[in-house]
Amino acid sequence: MRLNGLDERIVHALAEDARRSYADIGAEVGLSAPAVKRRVDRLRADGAITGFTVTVDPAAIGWRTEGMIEMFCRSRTAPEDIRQALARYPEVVSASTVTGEADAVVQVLAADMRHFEQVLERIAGEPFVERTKSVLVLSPLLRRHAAGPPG
Amino acid sequence: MRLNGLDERIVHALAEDARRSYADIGAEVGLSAPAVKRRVDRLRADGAITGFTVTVDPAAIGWRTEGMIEMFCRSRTAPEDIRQALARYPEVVSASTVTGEADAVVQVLAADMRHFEQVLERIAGEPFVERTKSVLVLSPLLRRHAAGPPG
DNA sequence: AGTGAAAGCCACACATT
DNA sequence: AATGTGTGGCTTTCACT
Repeated sequence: MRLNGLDERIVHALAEDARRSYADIGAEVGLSAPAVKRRVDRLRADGAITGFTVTVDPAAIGWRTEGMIEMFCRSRTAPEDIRQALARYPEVVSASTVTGEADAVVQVLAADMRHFEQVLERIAGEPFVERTKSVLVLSPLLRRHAAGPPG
Repeated sequence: MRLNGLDERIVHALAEDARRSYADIGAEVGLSAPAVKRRVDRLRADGAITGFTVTVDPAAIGWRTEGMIEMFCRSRTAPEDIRQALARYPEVVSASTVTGEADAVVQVLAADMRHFEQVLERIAGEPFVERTKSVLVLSPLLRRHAAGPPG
């Protein structure tokens, strides 16, 4: 499916503040409130919009250590097995199977180094994991939004 | 700062659906609507909540190719320079400076391989970039939410 | 943190182009 | 097919307890 200009502007307005009123957005894009709502409903029904969420600053709640773990798995490990295992970690923010040497890349958010290390060790201890390689995030430069499969 | 149990439950409710009414959330956590709003306002003021956004399924709008680009920069390149350069790319979802060999890791979302390649070439052509190394995402396994600096 | 009132917003039906 | 108008009902917001 394809978004037209109006849909894009509505999504953009919601991306900046998902709690803005439809009337408010309508005033910006030149539509009435019901018209905006209808388009949002359609975008949700079509799967273009997957939901509305709050964005939390991890640092503000004491989660100050971020890192990425590359996972090297046993051959013939199913992506679904990896997903199920990682879904149990609240510290895992995102995970994807990738091309290249590693099988998957996992983004982890932890309170501190000690916490990060614990998560790393637990992930490294998963039965299908052969070895891991991890890097720490020094400073997050940009962070935008897009959602694939529900977490 | 630290969230107490009530705040956590409110944030959790908003994380699932940021457009839920305060009355609805209040019924779930055992608070009146104004009480919920007051807590949310305080969390925003404290910086724990950075905003409310819509989550978009890139695949549904025709962006089907995702990848990560490791950037190797010239020495003494400031993180802020990297941030400013990358902020101009709508295809850049997130970017961080990291420990290890690479200086920064950039997550990119593109329509297709051709588009991804164009972005890669443009990023590789930035004056402070010496070389890049990229991996493609095969399948996104998990995607949760947290926001650091505004994009 | 709760209550009550006023303002504003949402969601639906129906009419319009 | 998509948008605008109008109305009832709910939500938000504010002052006060």
